Amino acid sequence: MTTTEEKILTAAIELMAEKDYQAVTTKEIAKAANVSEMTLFRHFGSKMNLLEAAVERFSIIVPLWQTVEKQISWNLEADLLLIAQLYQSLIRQNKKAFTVLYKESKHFPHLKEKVMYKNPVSLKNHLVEYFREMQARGQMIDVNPEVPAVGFLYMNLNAVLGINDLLSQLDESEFILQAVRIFARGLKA
Amino acid sequence: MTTTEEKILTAAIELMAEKDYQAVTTKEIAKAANVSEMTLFRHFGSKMNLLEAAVERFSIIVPLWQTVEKQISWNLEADLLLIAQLYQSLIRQNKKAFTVLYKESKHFPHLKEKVMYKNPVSLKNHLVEYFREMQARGQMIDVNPEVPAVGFLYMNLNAVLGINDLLSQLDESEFILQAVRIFARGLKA
DNA sequence: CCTGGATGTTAGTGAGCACTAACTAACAAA
DNA sequence: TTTGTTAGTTAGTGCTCACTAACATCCAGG
Repeated sequence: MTTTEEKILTAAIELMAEKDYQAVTTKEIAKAANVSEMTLFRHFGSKMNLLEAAVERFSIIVPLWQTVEKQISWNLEADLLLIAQLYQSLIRQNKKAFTVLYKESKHFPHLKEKVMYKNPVSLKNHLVEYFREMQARGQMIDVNPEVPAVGFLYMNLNAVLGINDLLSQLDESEFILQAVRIFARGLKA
Repeated sequence: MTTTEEKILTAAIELMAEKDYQAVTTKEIAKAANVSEMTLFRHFGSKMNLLEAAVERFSIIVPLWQTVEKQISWNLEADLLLIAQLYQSLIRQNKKAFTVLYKESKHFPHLKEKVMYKNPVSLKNHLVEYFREMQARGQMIDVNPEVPAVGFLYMNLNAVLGINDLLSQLDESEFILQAVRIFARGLKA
């Protein structure tokens, strides 16, 4: 029991993730949503509006750190693994919106700000704080905590969005596990 | 003293990196290249041809590992730093072509293969070999060498191409230096 | 049964785009 | 001078696309 609007939004984000803004046509979206083109315009007014709504609809912003804080153990490897898993599942949920935004950020400046910027940046800040605390506890080597924070986020981001062909035989969850291990080992005091 | 063709190719890749395939118009490219639109078609026949030529023109494939082999020291941190620096400068050179290919890989399948795939994959394979050798020498912990290889490449890739805003205050070369240090520390036996 | 709101259908408009044709201008080699 | 090459200009063709107008249909609630 999906509403008409939902059907259209879903079709739109799907096609946008595949092609680019200009390449996707309203006719195409309507067809994919099993809806007449008119309906689409009646609901969203313009192609631009529709695509903006679609990206917004599928951009999930989660207060990820709240979950982290509840389960934090102040053990580097365990905590990093937790964060990596939560973050990657978040990215996976947002994958299509991310892909679209990455390609078409010019078209949706304020959405880019909201989804691609705020989300990872606030996570980065929390990570930096966490690393600082770990350093204070003498559990982590002395580095500018921004470096591991950014490096860690990059690795996770690419593990989901990146040129997956590179990973090839590697199982994704296995990759996280081992990568986190190496990371934690490199940071441990 | 750049030839007409060079001027066109440069303008083309520049605009393609900003917008997407459909959004860039031949008129626009011609104007940016200070050339009449006709000239563009006379040289390249079609928009598709032109953009393909542009991406190819600015896709530099370097036998990076030859340089690495000459300077290899079998010291994890030093070697990784060398590789990171070489790889990042390669990415930086290819940045525009990479950006275009990432967005428009559908349009240039064989170029994607050539630039985005072969290059990093061959590098990955060399890295895996290198790690294996280091393990054999007892200088590295026992992990599936694919994991650090892929993770390392991901980090470098994003350090150049990624959401740069994240790095913000961080100096790029400083970031490499420290990140490599952490990585090497995590792998050292 | 009637009415209103959501959807479908059809036909079309106007704009922008890739690409072409036909002709001209500049210039350099023979 | 002649000729070939390279580029510019202008005008235009045909297509696709976002978007609209006008009308038809379906169906639920009163």
